[in-house]
Amino acid sequence: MPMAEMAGTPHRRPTVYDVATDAGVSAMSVSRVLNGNGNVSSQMRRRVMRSVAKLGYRRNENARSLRPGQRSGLVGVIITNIENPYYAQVLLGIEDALDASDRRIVVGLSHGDPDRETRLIADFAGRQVEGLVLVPCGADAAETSRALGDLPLVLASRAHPGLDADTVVIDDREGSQRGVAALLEEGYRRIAFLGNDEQVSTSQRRFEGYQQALGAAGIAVETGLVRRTCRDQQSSAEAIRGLLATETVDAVFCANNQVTTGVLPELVAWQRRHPNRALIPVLGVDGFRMSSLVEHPLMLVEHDARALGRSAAELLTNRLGPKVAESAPRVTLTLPTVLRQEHS
Amino acid sequence: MPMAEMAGTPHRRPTVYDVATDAGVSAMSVSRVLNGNGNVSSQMRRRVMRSVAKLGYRRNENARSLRPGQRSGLVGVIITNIENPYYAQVLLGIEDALDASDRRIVVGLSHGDPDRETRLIADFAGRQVEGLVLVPCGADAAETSRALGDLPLVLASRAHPGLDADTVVIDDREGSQRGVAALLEEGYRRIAFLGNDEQVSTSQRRFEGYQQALGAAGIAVETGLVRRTCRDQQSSAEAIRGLLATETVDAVFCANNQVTTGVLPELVAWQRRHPNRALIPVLGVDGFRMSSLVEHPLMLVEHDARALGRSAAELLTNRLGPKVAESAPRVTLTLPTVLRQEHS
DNA sequence: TTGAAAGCGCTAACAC
DNA sequence: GTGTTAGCGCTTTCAA
Repeated sequence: MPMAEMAGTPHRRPTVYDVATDAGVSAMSVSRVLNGNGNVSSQMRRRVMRSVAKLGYRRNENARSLRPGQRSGLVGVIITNIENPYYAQVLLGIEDALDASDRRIVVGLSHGDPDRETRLIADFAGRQVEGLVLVPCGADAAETSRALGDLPLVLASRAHPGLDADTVVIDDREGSQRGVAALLEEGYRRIAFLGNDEQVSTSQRRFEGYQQALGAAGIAVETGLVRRTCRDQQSSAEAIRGLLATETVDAVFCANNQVTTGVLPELVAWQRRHPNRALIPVLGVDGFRMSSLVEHPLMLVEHDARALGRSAAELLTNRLGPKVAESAPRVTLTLPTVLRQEHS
Repeated sequence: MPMAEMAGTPHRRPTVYDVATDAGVSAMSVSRVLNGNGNVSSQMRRRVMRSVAKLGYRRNENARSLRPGQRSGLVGVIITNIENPYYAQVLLGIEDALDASDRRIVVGLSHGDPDRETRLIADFAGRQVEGLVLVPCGADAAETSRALGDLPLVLASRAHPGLDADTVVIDDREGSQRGVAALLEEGYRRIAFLGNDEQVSTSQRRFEGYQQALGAAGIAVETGLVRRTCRDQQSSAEAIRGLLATETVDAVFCANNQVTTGVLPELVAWQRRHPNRALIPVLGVDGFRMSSLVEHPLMLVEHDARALGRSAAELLTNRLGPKVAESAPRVTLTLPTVLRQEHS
């Protein structure tokens, strides 16, 4: 049984010196054994390991990373909202990729609050994270840079023009365009857009895809059919209610899965109340669990959130590695989307 | 512009000493100003803060926590699978509660692998986390204890009999019982159980609820109707396929949302292929997004995953606080469930 | 191959 | 109110 568990022992965890004393060697030898690099006799190794096990010793990674040149093995990840399974997937991908270099993740949730985001960045920097993966929520670039200092940064899912950082995004403009074009081909004309405001770059790109598809079909964007107030499921539900009450709608384009999942129940309920109106199909960006159970016409612009997280983490570890100069040109990865007819 | 950003500056972050030199004071004064406790003249405060801003100084939390008695401000959270929105909610609750004491989260995903869980615990301990919230996945209690050392532990969602730790669980045995009883009252007799094996305590309790409800109705558990091989959506889908192929089933009890979401599409598809069979209602434990869109008879035993996370974190911060003795008796919180008819 | 000393950044304890 | 000293746990010199 490790000493630490013995009753009455005062609460001080064993240090290299405790191990050294117990093994009758120097602290330095303990360090060498534990790191596996230096030349150590196999006999020394055995003695030290025995004491390590006996005392229940564990290296203090914080003290270790105090020495210059030592890595903390910690990476900060700031996402907006983990409730959204999309970001959970991103996190999963990040974890996946970082595990390869044996780094751990400190998570922060900005909840979409730029001030909170900035505070988290500063906090993480103080905790000596080696770098940061950020899903930005619209904080001022200058403030973000200040909080970052010299921390390597990778932006995931959303770009930020003002920030000089590696970025992974999906080609949602193109995906949106293809999706809307598909609706147009099926004969739908009055296609509504439901999304977040222009600040959110993803929403903006998806709106552009919408515009371009309409433009290519010679249709002007009708402002009455555009609602850019959808911040979550709640506001999306309100938006579709308002839309259905005031406009004639042929089809609905939902710019993200929060919007889709907010809109669908409302829309389905509305159609039940108006059984002789034609079905209003939904085009959504991002998949969601159980989408296959939806009985309403639904088409999805999907992509691999996990791969996005993985790519972001890989960009970061590259940047952290010895090979890439800190000043190497920034990279932007654009991942493709897939259009899928979920239900028709 | 902070010095650190100036071109050509060698990459050493400013320390208290740099700030002290710049401000013409001692390092101790800088420390005092930054901590806000000690008596410092307002003039000193101003001078220091000016230099801090000028140099872009940020306290090194790792070095700080090296001093005895200083907290690292880090809490480890190990969950099995973040893809499951249920655990994402738990994490959200934990983050919520920890934010109040300005602590951050290091996350680890065990992916249901006990060895990995043990390694993560040891890793986190080495990183000086103050405590741990763990969703255990069945690792040996002795090994877990060894890895933990003297780290305060809170178990969330699943109990672990061998571990001496505060625990938050939900009353899923009782909830399951009520749910199954409700099915029995509606006249269903051959009710299948789909869940994980006995190792997983939640699954076990839910199975007990199933047993008790059947027992109270004078019905014996039929082993042919019990499948305890459901580890994820995939295996759950396989289980229901096998069940439908070999048994007559009146209703299905799914012991968690992975099972429910794995079973539902299969079941719905099967019923479409057998239109003259009676509808087989599903009773599931845990809610899931979009459940309201399911058109299949569905009843859910739900609870507040976020509250569970919050409670777990609160138990931990209590244990960490100065008020509670380390040896204070362990607490087990049992949160209630709600039975909800989602679709009939 | 092993050990001794020095220092990473910070702050508690003790001067003044 | 402010400064000096020492040491938290570890590892990089450098010496043996």
